[in-house]
Amino acid sequence: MLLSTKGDYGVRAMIDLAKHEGEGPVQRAEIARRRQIPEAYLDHLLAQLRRDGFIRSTRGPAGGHQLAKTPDEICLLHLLESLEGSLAPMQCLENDDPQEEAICGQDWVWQEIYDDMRAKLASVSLADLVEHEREHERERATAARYVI
Amino acid sequence: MLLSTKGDYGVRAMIDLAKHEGEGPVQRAEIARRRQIPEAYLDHLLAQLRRDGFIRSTRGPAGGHQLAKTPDEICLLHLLESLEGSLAPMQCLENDDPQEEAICGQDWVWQEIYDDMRAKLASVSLADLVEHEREHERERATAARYVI
DNA sequence: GGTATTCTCGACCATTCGAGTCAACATTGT
DNA sequence: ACAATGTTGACTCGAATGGTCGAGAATACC
Ligand code: FES
Ligand code: FES
Repeated sequence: MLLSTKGDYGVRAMIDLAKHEGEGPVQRAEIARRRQIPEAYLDHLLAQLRRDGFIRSTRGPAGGHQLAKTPDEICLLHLLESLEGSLAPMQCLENDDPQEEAICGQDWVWQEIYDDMRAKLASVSLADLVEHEREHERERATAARYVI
Repeated sequence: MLLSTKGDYGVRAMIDLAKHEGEGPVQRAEIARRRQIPEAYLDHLLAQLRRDGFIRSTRGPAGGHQLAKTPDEICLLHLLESLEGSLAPMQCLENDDPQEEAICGQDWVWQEIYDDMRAKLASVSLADLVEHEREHERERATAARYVI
């Protein structure tokens, strides 16, 4: 498994924040409920996202979390790298730790896959994710109408 | 990390076998030495590869392991899936375990990445890996000649 | 038949990582 | 003052990783 729950949950949370942009701070509890994330665990993810400047948090009553940038300025690659640390599919690609070629001989394949993956992740913004989700909702709504 | 040492070591071993195809059985100890794999650990990987029909093994003096198919009939995808079990980058892609779309909303990105990855892995055969390695060796030999 | 060589299989083990939980504390609106 | 909310670090518990080990089985060779 390349991604742990951190990446998944963290992105879910960011999608939620993006969806409620401009409505003031969103509380931890709300995010956790809507996105099915253990509340106490979500804390750590939000902390990480704050450290890396993706969100701002305010304490006290009516406090909560909100995006620190606009959704189209945030790409999936940076988000996930913040949450997961590194997305390298193999140890040896983590930094540049080139093995003796004679010993392994498959690094090049994984380097290509890694590059493609990063490119794709970099091309998807939080705004895209929200847009996709909204579209999905519309589809479901239409389908429901047909059933009725 | 998507791949554990199993995948890496296992593929290394297969490359080694492919490189010495037609020279009779290759011993565990030789593979382990050349490819820097703990000998006792390699056992388990070879066992798995045998179970899935990639290699044949013979016991007794002058025994060892050899490919059960030609190198161009073996692709990286099948190899790694045998060694690692599943290459799904996220839990939810492991089978078809579709989450409520409203909860997560990013599955589609990873589905695309997963598909691309599998396609690429399926397109690389053991023969390709050996060819790449040989080419690398030739380059190094040429470079060495210049130094002299 | 005996012995050396090699693979085979399962049990065992240590360490790390994943996924949380919890409690104490800081901040702020009313 | 007090209640709501976020912040932090310590802690836990189970699973996965990355091995090791030893008994046994097959086989070539003398
Ligand atoms: S050491 Fe990098 S792929 Fe094997
Ligand atoms: S549940 Fe599949 S990506 Fe979040």
